[in-house]
Amino acid sequence: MQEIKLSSSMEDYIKTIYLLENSNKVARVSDIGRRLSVKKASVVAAVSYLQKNELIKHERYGFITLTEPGKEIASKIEKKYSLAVDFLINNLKVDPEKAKLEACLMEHSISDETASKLAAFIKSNRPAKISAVKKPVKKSKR
Amino acid sequence: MQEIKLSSSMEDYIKTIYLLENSNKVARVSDIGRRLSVKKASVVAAVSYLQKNELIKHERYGFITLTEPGKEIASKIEKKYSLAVDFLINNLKVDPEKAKLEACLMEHSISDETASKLAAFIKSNRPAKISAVKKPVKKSKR
DNA sequence: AAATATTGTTAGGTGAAGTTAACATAAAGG
DNA sequence: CCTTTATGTTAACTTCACCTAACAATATTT
Repeated sequence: MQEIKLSSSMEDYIKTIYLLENSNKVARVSDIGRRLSVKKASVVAAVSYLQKNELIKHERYGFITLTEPGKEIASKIEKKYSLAVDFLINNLKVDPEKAKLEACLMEHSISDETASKLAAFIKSNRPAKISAVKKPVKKSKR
Repeated sequence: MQEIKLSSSMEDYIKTIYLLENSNKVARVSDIGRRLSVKKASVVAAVSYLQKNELIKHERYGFITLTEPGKEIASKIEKKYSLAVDFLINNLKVDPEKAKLEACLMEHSISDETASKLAAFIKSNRPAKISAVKKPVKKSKR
């Protein structure tokens, strides 16, 4: 396996491509730039790096798609992000918008191992749901 | 208050100075370099930046000490680090050595607010201590 | 189809954070 | 005291991740 080590910034690019593929079917240079708030020229440089490392495919003036290894890496990062968001919101009760921003940073410092432990932790520590409207207790038949 | 926003790398420097002050009474350029595994020249650049921002005091060829604002920032970072370590080890059961390494990255992406929520969470979710040797149940006097 | 707008690329530049290498100062030992 | 060793500083260079500005290719409108 031996996945190549990406910088935070490359992780952001690959995650963004992943999200765009999953919503738009396809990722374009300017979409990526818009989402990450960077200029197209920066996207092009990143894309060329990711392509060189065979994590994406891209033909001049064409679309950008993840390769299989690229998809694997991207989905791991996405997973870390959503675990972080989940934990921050549901366990720590951080404001959802702040949680999302913070998780964007945290996603890069969570190891695969910690991610899976966090997933397990979250599952077994789900806070009890509090419904806005109290449901009447169902009476057992008698 | 309006604390200046430091990069991760500057946070590492200031935290290291804080730790050295607390163990050695004083921080020196080469100590810092050793701890962070960077060359002295890099430390000098960082020190000059932190000094410019009045977070440390440093006279040529002399010792380095944190100013009051510097101490505040440093102790917050240290606190975030140890909260992360605590959570990783005690709640997620991550291997302690790995936990420490990971917390070094995480400390930079935890907001003050989240830190205090995490502290509260940890306090109320302390896993029950499992003693290696079972203590006999203390019998109540009668 | 021509004009216009959008999108993609290239070249060249900046600042942050590191490096090496040469040199300066201070501390320690004989 | 003088020499060695450790420590601190400076200058010049590299890499990363951005940027701007000019230009090229492609899409869209009229």
